Amino acid sequence: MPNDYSVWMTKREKILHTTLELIANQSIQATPMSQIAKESGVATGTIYHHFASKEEIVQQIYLSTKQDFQRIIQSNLHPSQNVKSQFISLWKSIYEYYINNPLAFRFVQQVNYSPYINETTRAEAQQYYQEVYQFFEAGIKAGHFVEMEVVLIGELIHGNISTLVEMQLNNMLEQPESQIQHAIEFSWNAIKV
Amino acid sequence: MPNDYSVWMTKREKILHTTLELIANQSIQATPMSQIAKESGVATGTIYHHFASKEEIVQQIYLSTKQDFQRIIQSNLHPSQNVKSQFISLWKSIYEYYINNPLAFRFVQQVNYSPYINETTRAEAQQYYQEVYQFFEAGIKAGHFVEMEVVLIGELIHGNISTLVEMQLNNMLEQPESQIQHAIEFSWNAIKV
Amino acid sequence: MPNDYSVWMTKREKILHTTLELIANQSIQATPMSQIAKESGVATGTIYHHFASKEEIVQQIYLSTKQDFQRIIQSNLHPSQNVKSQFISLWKSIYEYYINNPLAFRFVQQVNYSPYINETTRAEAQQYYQEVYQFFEAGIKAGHFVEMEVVLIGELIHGNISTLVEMQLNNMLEQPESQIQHAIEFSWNAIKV
Amino acid sequence: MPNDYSVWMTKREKILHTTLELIANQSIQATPMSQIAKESGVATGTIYHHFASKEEIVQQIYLSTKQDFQRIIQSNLHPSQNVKSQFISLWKSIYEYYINNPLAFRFVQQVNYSPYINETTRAEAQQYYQEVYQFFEAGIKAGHFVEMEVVLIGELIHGNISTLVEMQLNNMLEQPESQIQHAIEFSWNAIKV
DNA sequence: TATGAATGAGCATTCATTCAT
DNA sequence: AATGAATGAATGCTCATTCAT
Repeated sequence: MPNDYSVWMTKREKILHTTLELIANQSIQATPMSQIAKESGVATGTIYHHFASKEEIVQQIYLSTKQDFQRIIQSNLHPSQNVKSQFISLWKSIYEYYINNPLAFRFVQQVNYSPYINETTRAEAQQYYQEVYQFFEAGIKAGHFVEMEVVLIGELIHGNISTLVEMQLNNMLEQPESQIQHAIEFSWNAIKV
Repeated sequence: MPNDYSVWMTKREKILHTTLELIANQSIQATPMSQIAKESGVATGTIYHHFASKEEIVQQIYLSTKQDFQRIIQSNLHPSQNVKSQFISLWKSIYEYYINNPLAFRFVQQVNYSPYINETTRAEAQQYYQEVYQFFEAGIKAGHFVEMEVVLIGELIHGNISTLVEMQLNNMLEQPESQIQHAIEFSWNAIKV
Repeated sequence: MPNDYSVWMTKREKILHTTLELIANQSIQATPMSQIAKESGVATGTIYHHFASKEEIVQQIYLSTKQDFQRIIQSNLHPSQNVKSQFISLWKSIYEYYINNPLAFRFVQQVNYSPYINETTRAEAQQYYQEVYQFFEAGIKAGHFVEMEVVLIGELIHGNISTLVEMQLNNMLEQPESQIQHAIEFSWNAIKV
Repeated sequence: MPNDYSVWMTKREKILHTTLELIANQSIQATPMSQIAKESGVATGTIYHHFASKEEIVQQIYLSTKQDFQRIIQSNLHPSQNVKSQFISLWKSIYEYYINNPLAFRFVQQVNYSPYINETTRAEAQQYYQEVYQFFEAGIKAGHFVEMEVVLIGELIHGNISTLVEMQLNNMLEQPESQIQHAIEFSWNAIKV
């Protein structure tokens, strides 16, 4: 059945929206084009009028999710604040983006290392992390953070956040607020000098 | 073509072995029963003689991988040593298990949150972590570790290790030895008091 | 991409021209309306403004090809010349028409006995052969040709020419000029008294 | 509905038989695998158990038709007879093979220059004609036939036969026996010295 | 135990045609 | 006259599973 906001969207948008939802909830392989069509309120042929293949839909969603992600990061790095505040603000904003966009989180987790995302697309997405790396680079030079490869720091911290999101979405956190604080401390202690 | 050690294994073992290999290298969905049969040197019907379904094969592999995992942990917790040594030994042994068994690592990553592993199976696997939780519990009580829920610690540390393995398997580590040391320090600093 | 002479043609002509080209080179079934539209520089809807269906386009091309064919025949029957000269001139002119219009040749070969050409259309096209039949009729009466049903003669001779064209277009003729002479002799000997 | 002799054939044979029938009567493109399955009394999957693709079925039929053809030729070249008798016997036997196997005739006509038959398959089929070429070669050397490339003779004579078969199958021959005699004379006169 | 032929629902994609603008 | 978004039935093919031997 076509979903609620459908009246406001173009068919192209409806297809993207529906596909994100379906893939996030039931995996790519369990999401046939016929279901995307039905739930988008569109004929199968119409999908192929807008996208060359299932793969292309997935890539489009992937890239626009990464763009959203970058926007979050950019608006949460405030160089005027002290380093710890910036770090916490960054950590929380990424966490909250994922929690508020669980579909995007599950979608990216699922699709990230799948053959649906080719090297080119993945590389295109990588550029969005540059600013975070610069933040860590500066922090190390200023003596705030331990000396470590910034990509390594980035992956480890991002892994911490993902762990928390995964636990939260799987209802493994009994007092979320408290445990999030603990996790932030975990990350901060891990890299602070 | 049937793989090398096939002479030594029962058909049941061949099927499990081949399936692990195929799923790790090419994903569950890209691994049809017909291919499992062919590469196991077995007829399709034979597979169904030993296993009720594709799902059951996956579950069997999942559980035996988790058992291997537990064996590693058990043989690497030496209460006589000091806490940091134990922690590092544990961290490294898990890391090395994954690096030496990349098929198992990829398999578990892929299958972990898929519909192939139902709640019952997942719960069954959880018991294998009890000893690690006890290690952290004791460490917190003795004032070595920060006060945090042990499951949270467990997931975060395990996440750190997985991040490193993932990077290593994707050739993202230029000087692996040095970066592994950094990552261990990262994990230790994150929880030490 | 729209083809070269497109500036000089009406959209209707462009569609016919493009369709002939595409069908000759890649078969009817491999020629979707969408491709005809694209290569004609026209919208799909526009095609249906000019033609009722794909079938109608094919029929139009078929009939106009047959008309061209008749024009060739008419201008190559010169009753003043002796019979053998006329025969050779006719044979060569048909051969050359096909060689110079390989698209038309391939198109007709392909479409001739297909369901795209119905009985009515085929009958309509038959009329164009009347003059050739009259030529053979007269030749038989004058004792130049063996006594045979003229339609049979017509089909056999036309078959000879088509065989040569087919061989030429498939590069099966090493010294074309010489072999064409042989083929003409073949046809002439076959019917001369 | 499954056809009549189905009880006597293996599924593989039924599929080949049905496909020949369908393609001969309605063209390859108008013959979906689903129809082949239904009329063979077999599931679609079963077809793919025996053949890799639609193309492979077509190729198998093509090759076995060509083999039948060769068998006919071999059993109708009797070097002890005089040349004209041999020629007529050959001509008639090919003609009769086509008339008695109209499905094979239509099938080959349709498939011969289609992309379903690749160069390799076509070349494989060519070898079957060697004996005919030898017959013409010998006839030329002995002064019975005009000097012409044997492949050219072969194609032209075969074209004559095909023309007759085509006319017969399309009910264009009013007194078939008489016209066949005429056509044989046509072919003989065309090459005799 | 073991085999592998057989099944048929399901999938991604195509394409002639329609129709609102 | 012209456009091109939209349609949906149809296609070739896949694959987990069954079952007679």
